[in-house]
Amino acid sequence: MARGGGLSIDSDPIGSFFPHNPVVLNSFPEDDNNTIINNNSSGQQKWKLGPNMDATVSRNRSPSSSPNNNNTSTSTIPFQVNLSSDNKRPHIDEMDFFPNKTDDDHKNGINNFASASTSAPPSLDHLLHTHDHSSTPAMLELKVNTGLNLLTTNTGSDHAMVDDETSTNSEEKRAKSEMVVLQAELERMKVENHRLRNMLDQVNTNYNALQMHLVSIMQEQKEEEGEQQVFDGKLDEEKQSGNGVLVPRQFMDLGLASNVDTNEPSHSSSVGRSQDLSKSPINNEVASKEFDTKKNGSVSDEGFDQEKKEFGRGIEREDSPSEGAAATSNVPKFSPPRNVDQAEATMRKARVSVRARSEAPMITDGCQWRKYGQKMAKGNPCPRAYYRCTMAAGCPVRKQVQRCADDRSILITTYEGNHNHPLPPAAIAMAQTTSAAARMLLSGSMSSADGLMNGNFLTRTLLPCSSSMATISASAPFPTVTLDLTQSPNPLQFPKPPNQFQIPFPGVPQNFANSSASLLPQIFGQALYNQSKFSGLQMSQDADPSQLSNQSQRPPPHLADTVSAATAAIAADPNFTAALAAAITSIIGGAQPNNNTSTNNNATTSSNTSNANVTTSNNNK
DNA sequence: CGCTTTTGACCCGCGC
DNA sequence: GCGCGGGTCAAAAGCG
Repeated sequence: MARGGGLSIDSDPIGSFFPHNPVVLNSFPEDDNNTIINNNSSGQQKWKLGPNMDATVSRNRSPSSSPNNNNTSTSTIPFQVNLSSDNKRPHIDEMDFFPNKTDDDHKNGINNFASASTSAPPSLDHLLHTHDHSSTPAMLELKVNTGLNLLTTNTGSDHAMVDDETSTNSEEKRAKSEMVVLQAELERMKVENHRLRNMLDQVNTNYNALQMHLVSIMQEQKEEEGEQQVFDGKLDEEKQSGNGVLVPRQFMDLGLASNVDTNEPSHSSSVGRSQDLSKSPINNEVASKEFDTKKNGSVSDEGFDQEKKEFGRGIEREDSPSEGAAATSNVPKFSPPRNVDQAEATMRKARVSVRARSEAPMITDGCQWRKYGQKMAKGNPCPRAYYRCTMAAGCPVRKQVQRCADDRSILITTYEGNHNHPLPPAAIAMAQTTSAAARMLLSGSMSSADGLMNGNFLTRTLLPCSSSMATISASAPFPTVTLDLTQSPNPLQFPKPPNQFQIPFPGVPQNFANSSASLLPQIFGQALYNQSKFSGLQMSQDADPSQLSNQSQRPPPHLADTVSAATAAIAADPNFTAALAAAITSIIGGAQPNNNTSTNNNATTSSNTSNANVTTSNNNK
């Protein structure tokens, strides 16, 4: 093959990222429904979709129930979706996981459910907000069908008794009554939506207040410890408890984990640390505590330097002076101990792998990526493509894209690192998901026992009914959280759909899965992120893009696990979950097939995500 | 002309 | 020490 020239795709089963050459979907001339056809010279990539899509759709359906039957059930999350849009199957370039649209998208007239709130990140608040705008045909269809089914039961017998001459009038009356019922239902849902939003706002307010309070306490305690350590250099935990501030192990681990962001100035000079203190006091708290506890006075940033060299050279240049200052600092309490470096290395290696069924060559995560390599990986006939984030110079985030060897319709995207720059709204959700997942994973990576515990914790809290899906993989070279969005719902495994966060989407066609599946990681990521940073409910705060950018750039204080149990309870709360389900229902119902094209040249996605599984593989070397 | 992709070469860690 | 595999680099070349 000729070298260079970005369109040589003959041997690229992954599907290279062709920003200006949208992938087109064609029919299926052969039986191998996973074959990727790269035989066109125009740079377009043709994928076989139909058999796979149909199989997936049918697999997601209850084998003994029609969509209407599903729709009559209120105990599941049945989505009566518009199946008539297959002819409008969008072109696929990337699988759009987080289809938050930018203003450009609005200007382009992109019709997307997420476009209702362009500046808001994906959150429950966002979803609920979108709900207000979701009086789309699909959603109405959902409601209409529900109403019909409800009414048909009663009116059917009535209809059988009336005379044929009066049937027309009867039907009209029935239609009117249905309309009234539907309108009432719509109003009721609006009120409920409003109520939920108000609840969210209130919880957000409470959370913010609590966060501020905790941060101030942490700072005060930090100062006190600093004074004490100068003299005796030792701090026992009873003293901390005496101050009414518990610093559990989770805090320590998460704080360390947050340093995966190579732009995090936690290894810089004391000045930088003091600046950082206001935003991430826990890290310093942890660092100083660990230092004091273990009396590890060694100052070794070499490992960290090496990590940053590997991750981003621009950052290395920027941080090197401050690191040098740190290395020669006379304030040992701020110097990261050796185990902190180990944690850094571990965190850097932490990965979040997203498995999704997608015909697109790459999922849309809102970031801009540049391919810098491609290799054939052992055991997989599909090459592995390496991308790095190009939204900011020196951004350490990289991702690998590879198709699953067993099922090439599954796209495996593995993220590594945290962004060191503000993220566009469309990228926040994925960044949150990956960073939070990595953080949570590594929060238990310090010990195998914790790893197992946290693996269960992750799934137990996030996916209350899916803990059985969480496995500890020994094959992964790095601690990896796998978000499996490909598996079909197992009715035996999920006996109580309304009470679980794992949400099957029966009968969601490919084009609708485009939007509905996109919601999953959105919600999933939001939940995961919120789990990680405690609130699970700070949606409106998240709705501020600038804050989100800051958050992504500098992870917030990890209040997460102090109240993780509470969060888990919230997540497991049927009411909360029902609210989520309602929001999702509205979104799914309101989702429109779209031909969206995001600002980073990402086109429509298509995924038959049916649920989200979490697999943690914690195989520290 | 600048950006991007391609792809062979290179580096590094690990196991034997 | 050697080979293997994963990951990265960077020159070459295409595209808009």
